[in-house]
Amino acid sequence: MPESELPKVYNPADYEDEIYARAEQAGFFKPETAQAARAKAGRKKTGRSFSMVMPPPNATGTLHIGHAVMLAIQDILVRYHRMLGDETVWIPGTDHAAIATQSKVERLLWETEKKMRHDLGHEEFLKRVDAFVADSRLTIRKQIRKMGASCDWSRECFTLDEPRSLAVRAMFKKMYDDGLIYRGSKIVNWDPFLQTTVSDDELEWQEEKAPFYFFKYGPFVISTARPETKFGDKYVVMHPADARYAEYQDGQKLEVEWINGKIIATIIKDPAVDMNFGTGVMTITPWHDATDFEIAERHGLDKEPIIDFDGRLLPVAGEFAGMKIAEARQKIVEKLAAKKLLDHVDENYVHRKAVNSRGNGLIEPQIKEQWFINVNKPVAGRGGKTLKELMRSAVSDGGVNIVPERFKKIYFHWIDNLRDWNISRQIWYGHKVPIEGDDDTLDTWFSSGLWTFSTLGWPEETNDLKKFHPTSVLETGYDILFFWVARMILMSMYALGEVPFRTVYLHGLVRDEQGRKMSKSLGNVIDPLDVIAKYGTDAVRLSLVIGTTPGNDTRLSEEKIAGYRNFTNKLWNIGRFIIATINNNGGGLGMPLRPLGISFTLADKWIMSRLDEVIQEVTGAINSFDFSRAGEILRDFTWGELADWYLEIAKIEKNKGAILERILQTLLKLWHPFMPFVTEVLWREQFTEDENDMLMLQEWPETSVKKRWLFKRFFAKKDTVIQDIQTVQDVISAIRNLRAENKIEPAKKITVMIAGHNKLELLVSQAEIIKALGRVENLEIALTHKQPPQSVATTVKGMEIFIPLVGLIDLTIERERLQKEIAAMEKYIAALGQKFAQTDFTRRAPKEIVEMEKNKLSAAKDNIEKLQAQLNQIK
RNA sequence: GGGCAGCUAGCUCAGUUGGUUAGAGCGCCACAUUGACAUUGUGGAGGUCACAAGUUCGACUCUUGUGCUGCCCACCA
Repeated sequence: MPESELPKVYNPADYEDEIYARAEQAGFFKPETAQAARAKAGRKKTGRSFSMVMPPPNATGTLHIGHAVMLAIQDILVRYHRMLGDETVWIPGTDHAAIATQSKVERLLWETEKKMRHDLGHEEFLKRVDAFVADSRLTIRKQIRKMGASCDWSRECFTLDEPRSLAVRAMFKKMYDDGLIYRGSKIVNWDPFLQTTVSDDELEWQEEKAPFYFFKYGPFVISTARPETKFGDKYVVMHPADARYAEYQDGQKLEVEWINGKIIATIIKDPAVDMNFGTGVMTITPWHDATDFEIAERHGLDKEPIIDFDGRLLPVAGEFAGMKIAEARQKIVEKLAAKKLLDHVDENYVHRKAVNSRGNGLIEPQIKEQWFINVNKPVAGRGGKTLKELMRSAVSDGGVNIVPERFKKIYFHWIDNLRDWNISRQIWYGHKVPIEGDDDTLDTWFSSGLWTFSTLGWPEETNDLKKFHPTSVLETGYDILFFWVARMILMSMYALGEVPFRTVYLHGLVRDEQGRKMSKSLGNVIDPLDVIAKYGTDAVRLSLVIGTTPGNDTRLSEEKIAGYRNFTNKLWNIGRFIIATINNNGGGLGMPLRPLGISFTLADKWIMSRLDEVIQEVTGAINSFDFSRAGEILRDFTWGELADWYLEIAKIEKNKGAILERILQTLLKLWHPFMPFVTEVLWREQFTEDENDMLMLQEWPETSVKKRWLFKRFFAKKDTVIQDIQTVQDVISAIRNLRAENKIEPAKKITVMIAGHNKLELLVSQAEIIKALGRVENLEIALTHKQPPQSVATTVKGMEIFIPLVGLIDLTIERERLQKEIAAMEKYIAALGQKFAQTDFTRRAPKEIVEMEKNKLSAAKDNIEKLQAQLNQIK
């Protein structure tokens, strides 16, 4: 017997890098080369294309486990479609992530050199950022490779590289020319810390308990959590329908005593005021509050800045001018209290403050001249639809399918609330606004919004763009739906008049085993590289895919990864065993499955039928984006059916080389998208002699039902075959159970007598298997058997099984066991009896159901009789 | 304030149109080690399917309500 050279334990580190490098160097991740290699080998081609862009990780450092999830899922799709014969491309890249990257480099600069970016100056600072980014990208590339991602590196992109910059400039110009981009002074979210504006979506709202002050303002009492903004408050607003203030007229003026003396206040009536909140009266600060800004716009009111862009009070604050907000607040309250204008304070008030999600700066709304994209202006050449309407129709018309579907609703709701998009930033790192004399940079999402087509060469009309756009699937986390997915739809619908992708698949967040977010401060972070080093890439991928559902968060523990490491090793050993068996059978490549004279056993027919079903189910599951189910089906088949049963049977029924070869080939292909490394190693070991061919280029398995000769041989009586093998398995389990319950040592040789009744023929034909797997020395199968006096017994599907154990039975144990079985059976019969007691059941339920239940009942009754008889034997 | 998701074995989760004695993995208990694999095998214990009402011959599954848990959205000064 030729000894396999494969070691007993699979060690991923021995193969992974080498396998990946081989595929990459051969160009197999490129659609052109892969297609050519497949064509040369005469493999199938669908004529379709399959394309994906990789969501570009931020160039801020390293990948986390969330990136690993997306890479695993995307690689499954890509490898599957490549094997199907689609012209498949997956474009990798990184995102310059303007704000995130700049603030990271600023922090490093401060930590290492105690310098601010202004100390370096514009040019030098950007050099530092570029160096940092270049370094990050090297790390990221390495990590993506470690995950086994079969992306086309020859097409790698960066949101800030030259071709993408060209696309950004072209898009800006196009939108500017179409009047969609305009410059305007509007209220924006200002981060005084990072000294830049940020978009609405980048705000994070944090709850905070803060004192809520009620001040006397002329005849009114107004309330605020921000006294420091109140200097310029010369408008007092109430709801037009508020009966309490009916005596006051819109536009009426009155003199009130305020922080720095008397001012003239104007009454404004506006429905934006909530009558049930506070006193129903408020003063407004249009320069520093979005709602107030809108009221002021409606009524044409004056707007005046109170706080500057560094967060200090302006001269309007009089004696408080120059103070920081936090410092001024308390002093202003004290002054108002001294002037007897403080009515009362609510110390338990909870409100929400806006912080910049990138960098945590406290947001100060300001009016500032900025660049905006108008989402409500009809677009020429797009049927007069607005950008909002274009975004909506992309999804509502079915052009873009979202998995899971419930996110459609969330998406629409977001569009409904969408305001003009502020695209200019005051940070240094990023695409410069392509307008002479303007120093602002563009929101990073402006460039990533172009990602599906800027990566394919737009604005040039490239072949890639024609062939691969719209892309097939966009796989990403649901947390990025608005930031990115929506903006890609906007850009693509506008610029190309087509959707950017056909399907959006949204995965959930990876949390720790207690459901907490992973964070460095909690110390619960699982680093993909660490666990890959420990358990192998294949195991990590499986643990991130199986047991997860789209749109839902998942919990990951190291134990789970270890579990899939075990499975990887199981598959490895299945492969070793089958390879050894094939070679022992004198087999090699493509052993014939239909030599004359070979007859196939029940087990053969069963495993081939099941394999065929598995092909169908797995393919179906992947096509419907149910990767978890696909993986589970494969795992259960591989471990629970193939390894636990068929391979054990194969040790008894010899000469299975041809079937085993076929099974292993199919199994490796099916598993390959999920675990690219271990499958590739096994494939190379047995199935290819060509150094330049790989499993990843093989054809995806198809169901064999259509092949006539296979059908006749294996599948013709599939249902019966599957039922029969189940019966045999039940008998074996029952024997094992009897042995275990009665503490019969596994090594002990026993005699087993089976009263087969209507299963007699089946049992006789499978006697060798029952003997071997049940560890039976002497098997006596007959139509009926009288129970031997000193024996243990049980029943299975109407058959009776006896194990004579002269002098060895512990009657107490055996009695208890039988009584337990009888009790369970009685309960079952009672439950069934209930059904029939309700006369409506037999009348209303479908006939086949009633028939089924009747059969169950009679089988159960038969069963209990036999058990009872067995019990009586030993009483 | 509006919306969405989850609640099934100690833990992590399956359960596709209502009819299975409700399943898997991990963990736990017992037993087994020269024959592919101890990263293994065999057997076992373990569940009022969050709660309540309703529809139905029949509900883990459908409807309504309640309770927790989490997330998203919203201009409450």
